[in-house]
Amino acid sequence: MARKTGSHADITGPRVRQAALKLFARFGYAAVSMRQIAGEVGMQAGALYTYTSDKQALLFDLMQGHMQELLDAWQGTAKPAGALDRLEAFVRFHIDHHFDRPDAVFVAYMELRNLGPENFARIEELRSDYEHALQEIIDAGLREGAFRVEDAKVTTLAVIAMLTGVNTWYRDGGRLTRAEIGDLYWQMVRRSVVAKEANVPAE
Amino acid sequence: MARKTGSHADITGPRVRQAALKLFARFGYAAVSMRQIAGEVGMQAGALYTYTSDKQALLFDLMQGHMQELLDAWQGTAKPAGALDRLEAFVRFHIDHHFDRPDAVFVAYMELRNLGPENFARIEELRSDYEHALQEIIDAGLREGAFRVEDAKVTTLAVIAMLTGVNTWYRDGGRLTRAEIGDLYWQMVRRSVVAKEANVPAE
DNA sequence: GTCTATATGCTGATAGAC
DNA sequence: GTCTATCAGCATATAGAC
Repeated sequence: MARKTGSHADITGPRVRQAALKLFARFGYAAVSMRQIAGEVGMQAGALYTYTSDKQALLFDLMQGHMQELLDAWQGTAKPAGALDRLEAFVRFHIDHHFDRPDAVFVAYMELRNLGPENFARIEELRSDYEHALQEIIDAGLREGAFRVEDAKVTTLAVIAMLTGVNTWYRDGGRLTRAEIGDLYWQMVRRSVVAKEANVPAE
Repeated sequence: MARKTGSHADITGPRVRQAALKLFARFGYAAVSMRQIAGEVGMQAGALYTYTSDKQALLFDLMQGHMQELLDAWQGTAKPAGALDRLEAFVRFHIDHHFDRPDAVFVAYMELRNLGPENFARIEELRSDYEHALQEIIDAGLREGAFRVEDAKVTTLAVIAMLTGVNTWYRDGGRLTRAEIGDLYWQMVRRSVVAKEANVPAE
């Protein structure tokens, strides 16, 4: 705290993004003004342009950062050998990761239509990469004979939609713990793709 | 066509709502101006206020109309006696109904945060009624011993999230027919809630 | 029922002082 | 790096002519 002004770029930039994320999630990108974001940080609107070229870039950076973090986090997760175990790892990873960033998940999902064409294409590419990670697990399970799935692509999208849905209702301090919710979703996913009940160990 | 002006209230009102629905779905409520809506209908912005008290009421009417139509349509659907058959009826009804109204589904889902507190509460009430319809089927299946479900509430929300997800990827003329997609989702739902494989007839 | 005209206020973004 | 001041434009909603 040697200086009272200047050289706060390292922390002010993240604070701007954090404020924008919070407000975009709450009220929507189009409904939030640059003045609101500045007010949330405690600065004037003009100063925001030191940290972002414009409002659109702010949204894109948030969404791209979220998707990249999601992909990196999954890549950094231990992958068991069998497809069934790998599917379980994916389900639990997805739910835990989404529990921890409800605002980013919400914005990445709801504000796609507010991206320019190029930015939209980039985010869709990252989203497709993530879906592909799940589909590869399902394909592997089919090759192993562990899964019984009629359409791997539809199953992939259905599972992700189901899992991401937890964020619409989960609140901290609710009836169920995170671990319990993870167990419930994993059971539903497992039963819908596993080939035979005999393959499923008792819980 | 006896008159060139006047007495078109019966058709102009619906046209305004249809234009608003289309634009809200495409660009979002906050990003769409009354001028845009008027332009889509082919009138001036001021004339819209003959059909709606303000922009918020236009959004609320669309969302309430959608939710009410959804509930009425489900109530008007034949209900088989057994819980398993009733669940199948629900799954196929939900997918078919949502296929036919992608814009309304999208708006009812994405624009909740743009409703005022009272309007929001009303829409949430209708949504809760719909979720309850599914939960009653799951509860019945548990009583009959046909289902194996650890948490009826979470299962209800998970199934609805999974089913509603079709609208994010389905496009007319795609790889799969609507009937095929209905079959795929019904298999996934059935396997995740049914008590024993023995209860499931071969397809 | 629809038009034109208008009120009142907010928008994103920039310029230049400090 | 942040401020104040400002530009040019668009927002919702209303008033009154036809």
